Amino acid sequence: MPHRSVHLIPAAEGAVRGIQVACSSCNLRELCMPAGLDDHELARIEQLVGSRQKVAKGKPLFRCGQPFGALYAIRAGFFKTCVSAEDGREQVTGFQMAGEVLGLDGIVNNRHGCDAVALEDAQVCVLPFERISELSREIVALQQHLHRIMSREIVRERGVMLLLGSMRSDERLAAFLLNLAQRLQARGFSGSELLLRMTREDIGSYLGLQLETISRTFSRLAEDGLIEVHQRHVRILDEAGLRRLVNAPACG
Amino acid sequence: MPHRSVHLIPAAEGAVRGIQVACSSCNLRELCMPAGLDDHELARIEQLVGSRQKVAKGKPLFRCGQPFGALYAIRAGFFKTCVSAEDGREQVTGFQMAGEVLGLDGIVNNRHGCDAVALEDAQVCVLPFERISELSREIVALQQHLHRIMSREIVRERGVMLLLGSMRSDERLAAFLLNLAQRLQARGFSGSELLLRMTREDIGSYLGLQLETISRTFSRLAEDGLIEVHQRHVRILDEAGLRRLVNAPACG
DNA sequence: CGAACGGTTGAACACCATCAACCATCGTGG
DNA sequence: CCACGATGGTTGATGGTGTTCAACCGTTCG
Repeated sequence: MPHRSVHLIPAAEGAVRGIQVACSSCNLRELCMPAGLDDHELARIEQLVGSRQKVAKGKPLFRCGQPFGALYAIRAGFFKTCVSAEDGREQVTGFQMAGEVLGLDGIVNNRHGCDAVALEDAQVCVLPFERISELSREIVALQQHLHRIMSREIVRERGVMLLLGSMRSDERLAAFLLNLAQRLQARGFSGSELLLRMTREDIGSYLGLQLETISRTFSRLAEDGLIEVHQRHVRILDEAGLRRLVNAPACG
Repeated sequence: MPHRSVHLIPAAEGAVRGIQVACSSCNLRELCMPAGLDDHELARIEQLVGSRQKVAKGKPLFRCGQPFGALYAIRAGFFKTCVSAEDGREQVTGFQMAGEVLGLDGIVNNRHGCDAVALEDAQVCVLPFERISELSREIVALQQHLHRIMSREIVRERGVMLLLGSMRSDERLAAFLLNLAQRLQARGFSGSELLLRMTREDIGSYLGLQLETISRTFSRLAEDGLIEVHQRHVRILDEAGLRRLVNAPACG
């Protein structure tokens, strides 16, 4: 991941004011668009964006079972995705932030396979999938980009499986914090100063633990001097220490 | 899933004898090829298969970190995929059978992101990814097929996350058995008579449990009259009972 | 202000891991 | 051919980690 700083805030401000920013001048371009396009291709790709859509905090962008028609690129805000079982228990499958893509799981069955809920007021770019398919037949870079995004999601979920299958609570939470920090840093934010957008319950569901365990584990990591916790503000004091806890996969 | 019977055995026999069966006459076609192609398109798709490759039991088809160049369609045999952490612990991320595709996780980084190991003597069709990309720019059905395969893998892993995150040992094992039975049935095999190709340890790693727990849970399900177990032979006696245990996700 | 929500902490318990012994099966080589 | 070792599988005893239930605290918002 390149270390050039990507300033997220201006775009987000533009978003809430309803200003329509073209892809070519969107500062998330490096995250959700392929690199190395000529002007003509870039112009065509801008047609990709069908519309923009606001999602209020707590509201779903889409729900499990709804017909699938588009992917969504997050312009601003924070989402969680979750699946629920018949008996009501819920599993959070991921947290997504600006520049990431929602809806990939809907392609197989033409129906969304999970709920996507905004954890704060958010805005997304609607990318009609039919249009993505057409364009990616013509623009190789876009095709490649799409393939890589999907593959990346497969690899990400694989990492979560490793976490859920073989780590203990402190390792899971450490891995979660490091992942969050890394993604925020890639977007120009501090890599050690985190503001959690989700509840302890959400984190617990994601990590396969109860909310009480999350709370206790936060306290333990804080006691050990690895982090500092004040409600949803978390400061990473000893990144190396967290990393030692996790023992990340050998070939990521 | 259509219920027409797909006879797997003849192709497998052809495979071990080294007979080259064209895609158009391969009886796995419905599983790994898009439907509704005209003759011309079908002919072009046959060029997709770069070569065929045998993998002996216990040998890797590819290893984590190796350069990625192709997807692999399983013609015969049974595979497991697994990732390993630095400290040596291993997580099985899936079991794959004939008609399924291996290697999707390699696209992002141009390196394979897991190990794929044959659990019995196997044969795969090598599909150079560059060729897939080219062809899918021309043949819409193939493009769609590729997208759906990747999306399906995302959904599958999501299901495993639900399992690992919120189910108990007997629920996990029940879900595992039902899934296996359903996939075998889709290939024309019995949906109640299973021959497990993997060890208890493999199953345990996949389900996030220890091998002893797998063994005990098998015994418990057998005591309850839900299944019958003789080593690697498992017979499902009460599918509805297993299903009741699992409480499958609401909108699969 | 009070209710609702999110978060923390304590105590008891359940489930699964761990350690250990033993058994079954299979393939190999003396 | 049988003995042998290696691998895989079962079962028991014990303990640890995380769950569950519960009380309590802090913050936010109508």
